[in-house]
Amino acid sequence: MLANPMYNLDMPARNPPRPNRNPAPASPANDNPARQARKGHGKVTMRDVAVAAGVTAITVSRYLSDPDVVAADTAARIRAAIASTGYVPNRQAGLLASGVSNMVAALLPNLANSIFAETAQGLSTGLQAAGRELMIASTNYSLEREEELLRALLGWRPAAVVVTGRRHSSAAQALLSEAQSAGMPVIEIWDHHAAAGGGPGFTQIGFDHDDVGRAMAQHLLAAGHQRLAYVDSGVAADYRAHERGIAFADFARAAGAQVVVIVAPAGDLFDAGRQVLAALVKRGPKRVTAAAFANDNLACGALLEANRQQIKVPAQLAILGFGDFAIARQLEPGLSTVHLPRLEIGLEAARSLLEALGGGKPAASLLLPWALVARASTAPR
Amino acid sequence: MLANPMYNLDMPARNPPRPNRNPAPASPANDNPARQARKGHGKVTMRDVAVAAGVTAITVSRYLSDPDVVAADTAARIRAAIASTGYVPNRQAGLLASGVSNMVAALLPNLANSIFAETAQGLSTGLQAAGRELMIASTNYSLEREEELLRALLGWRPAAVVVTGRRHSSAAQALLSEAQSAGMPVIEIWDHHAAAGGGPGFTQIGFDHDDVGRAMAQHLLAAGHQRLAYVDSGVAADYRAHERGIAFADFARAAGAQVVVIVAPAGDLFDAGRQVLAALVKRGPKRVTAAAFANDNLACGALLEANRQQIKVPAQLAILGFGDFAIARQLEPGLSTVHLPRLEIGLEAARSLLEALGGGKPAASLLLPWALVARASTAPR
DNA sequence: GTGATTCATGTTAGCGGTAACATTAACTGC
DNA sequence: GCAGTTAATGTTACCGCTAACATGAATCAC
Repeated sequence: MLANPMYNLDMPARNPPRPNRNPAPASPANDNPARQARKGHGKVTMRDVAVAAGVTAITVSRYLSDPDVVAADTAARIRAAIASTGYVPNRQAGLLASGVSNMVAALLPNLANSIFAETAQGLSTGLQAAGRELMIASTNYSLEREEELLRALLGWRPAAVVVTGRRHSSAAQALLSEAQSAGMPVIEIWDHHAAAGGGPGFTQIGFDHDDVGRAMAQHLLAAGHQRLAYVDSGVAADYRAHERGIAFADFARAAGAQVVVIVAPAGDLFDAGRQVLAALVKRGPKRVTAAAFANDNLACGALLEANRQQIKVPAQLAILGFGDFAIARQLEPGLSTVHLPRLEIGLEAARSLLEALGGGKPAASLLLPWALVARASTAPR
Repeated sequence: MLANPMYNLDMPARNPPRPNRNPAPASPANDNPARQARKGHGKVTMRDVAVAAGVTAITVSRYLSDPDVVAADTAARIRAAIASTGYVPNRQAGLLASGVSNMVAALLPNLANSIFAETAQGLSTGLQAAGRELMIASTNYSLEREEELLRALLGWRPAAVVVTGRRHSSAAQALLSEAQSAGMPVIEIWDHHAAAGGGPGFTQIGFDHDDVGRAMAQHLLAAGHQRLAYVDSGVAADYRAHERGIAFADFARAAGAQVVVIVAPAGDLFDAGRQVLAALVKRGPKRVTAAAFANDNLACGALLEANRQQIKVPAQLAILGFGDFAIARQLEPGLSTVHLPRLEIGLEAARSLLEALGGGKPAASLLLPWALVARASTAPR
């Protein structure tokens, strides 16, 4: 049933109401003058400009793609014609005719979250500098939504696609692979990790979250802690935060430490952090001495609550964040955290895809540096 | 070398790998069969799907726009053909032919700033729910950049345009007016104010910044303050923050209070707030008793610095922010501030433009509610 | 000075869809 | 039983632009 070629030959029986198809002679001729020509969409077209400048459309087209290929006086007339008509080139038509797009599609989990917002800004900045447009959509951490949106965005035939993370639905993966083999750069940001299947994979611009998780554990161990907590984000689908937690726990346990993993409640992150802190200090004898959080907002909430409850940080509880948000170094004590290349990921993704578009081959993956910033909240015991 | 006329007559030597392009009679006639047809762009087209389904392209087109208009079994075959070919409709072509876009273009000053990031998220959410795509660009508060980007985005013939604020370059204003009279909804967000020229104006979704400035002054006056400061943002082009400051100062002075206006240094906003606070307390006898800030990050910086310097808030200095960022209510004392409909502006803009697209006429402007949230940092003396 | 080359621009035929109209079989109604 | 209607699909001609090839005049080489 999938793609039945000979369909029309044996069909009639199956579909009685089916009219005869292709009544054949179709002789009525193509010179029917009665047909009403479809009118334009009411916009100034290149032809209008051409007429105003006394040339044909192709000359205007050439002028626009490279002003130097037309004679100087022709260029001047075209320039004047464009100004007087208020012409704005139709990109759809240009793309349809040439097959060359200057638009980039990006899929991010969320635009409001300060992490991805800065990446979006970096992408936007990098692309605008190259005269490219950005079409953006947020997946809300849902792989199904990602697939759906990817399909919609591919309909615009972008020059390149940027997706977040290395995990996609299998259909999305197939779409991306097909796009890449058709020459469209595909860039995965915010992750840098061997592909699951060991396949060719896409260009990755990010860092290894396992590494970060281990470094976080290492940092707390080095500060003399043996009973640790990892506080995971309430966003279940944020697999990267989850991976950091697993790497954190594995590393710490391998080193002989005890680790509890807690999932923060949903809602305001500061409040969630406060609640987690309150729960941690209530554990009494089983109390942990250090807690690592999935992001700085959770950690800040915990830190503020510790201050309020007069829990000494780091003496009674060390607190470690992730993200190095602006507030982290403003609190007292300063919040130790992981500084991330938030903006750089966007900028590098833009640079990288522009390179791939220019060079004709996929850009290399890029492992961007992050840094554990040790402040007072995790000072050694 | 570009465009060589008699090429085919003498060419062979120059470019050996070049396939013979049918040297042909070269008869001047218009039925030159030698012309090499431009090949497709290598993608699956609607025609491929049609062939696989045993119908013609128009039937596939009809199925896609409304599955019910084709016979049930035809629909099934088309569905199968789409799946087996991996067809993704080309939006450019559809738009070009029909003149109907489902894409919305948005211009925001910045995507990283938490204020606009949430608005972007709201726009994205609202549009995605209606199956529309979002093309976004950031102007970095520059009107020239806005004009430039607007021109580029209009080239994509969006269904609607969202711009930030009511001030635009005159050329941008002209482009927007023209777009609106051509039936494209134009929405200005983050502002709600009579147009300067009293002209027709665009749909505005936001609030009146003068009102907010006055309310901020009123709030501080009511708390018993007579010597006030307004701390403007370091972003010179953020005219809305500036307008709030002017309204603040005018209102307070009219009520007999003294007002100094300070411009915060550029750079990290928390640090800038700290510096401003330090400067304010150094004024000695001329010290102000209350300060209003252009945004919460500045105000939080000031509040944190006051805590560090053991300046009592609000006893020695009352602090008032703008934005109600998540951190505001977490600090001690809680930061009084102005709660803004950040997300709502995006959602309402989406709703509004969808309405305008559906109804055929511009949507009404919308004055969204904001609220001065009184916390401890401005408690009455 | 004559054929080859270059420069500037024109002509034609699409890109991949959809609007408008056309066509046919089957179904109405009386 | 036959004109009128309806349902399903087809044919044609575009949308606005650009690739490919064509053309005519000016320039060049020797």
